[in-house]
Amino acid sequence: MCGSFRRTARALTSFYQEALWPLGLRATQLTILQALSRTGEVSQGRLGEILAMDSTSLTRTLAIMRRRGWIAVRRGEDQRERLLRLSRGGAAKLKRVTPVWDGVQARLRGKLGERGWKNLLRLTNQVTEWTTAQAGSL
Amino acid sequence: MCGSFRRTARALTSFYQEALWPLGLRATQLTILQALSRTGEVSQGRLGEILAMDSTSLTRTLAIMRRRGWIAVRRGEDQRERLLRLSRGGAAKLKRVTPVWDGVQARLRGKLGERGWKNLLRLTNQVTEWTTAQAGSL
DNA sequence: CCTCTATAGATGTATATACATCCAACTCAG
DNA sequence: CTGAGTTGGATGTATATACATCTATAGAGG
Repeated sequence: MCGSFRRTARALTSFYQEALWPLGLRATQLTILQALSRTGEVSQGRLGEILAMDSTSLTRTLAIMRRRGWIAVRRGEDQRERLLRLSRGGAAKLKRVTPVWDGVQARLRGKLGERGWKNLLRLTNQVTEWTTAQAGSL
Repeated sequence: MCGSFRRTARALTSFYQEALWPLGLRATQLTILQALSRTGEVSQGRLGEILAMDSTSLTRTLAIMRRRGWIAVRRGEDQRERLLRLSRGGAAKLKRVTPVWDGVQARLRGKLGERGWKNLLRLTNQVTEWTTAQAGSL
């Protein structure tokens, strides 16, 4: 199952990314833009939880995105925290990229059908939640 | 969907890998051992197709696994090809690791239930096949 | 046989991702 | 307030992964 998911993630990334390539944006980066757009300002640690990603791994990707002017960072009340939000440029980038992304997604969705699509989303999210909850419980 | 799959792949990898960590084996590497065990000797390019992975990306991982003595490589009749197979050590490693891996898998399978499990495998493979077939067709 | 083109991998470079470890800032017991 | 332990990220290091480009080998014509 793990191998199957990793394989599909690779195939799917390459499928979406083919359309995104000319826009100079990676799948991970778009995911982060989308997440920030939904949540508003969040700490790096919290963003890591949302994405089920090690928060220190985010440090590198966020550095890239900051260099490109897509996200803004400031210290929180707790001075250890980094609070992240979309910058104006990031919001613009997201707006420009979204239709392209949605177009690719629609093709896949059409292929899978509504039932399969929803099923798949539900099951993947269920797996994420459960495995995340199990972490460290051995 | 892409983000969802990538997120689940991370969560799932970390879930399986927690058990595998003491055995000094990564998820990708185990996947390769399993694939070679099923297929017998294959070329690097063919292995890439099977795993939906760029065959040149395999070069690096295979180098690591060769260093550890898990796989053996020889030239094919076509001198450009690299034919890969499990070495004796690789087969032994796979045998040792499999029960641990299966144990983790059984926990997840129990949680999802037979129906959800099969559904998920079927859907993910369907997505892999379709997106792979679409590659470059834009 | 010789050249042209196509293909299998190797290598360069960039991003993605994880764990271990480190530092700074926070918390809380005393 | 102060020292001990905790927590949020930053940094070091290793693997995973992709695309562009390069090299060597195949194969097709002439």
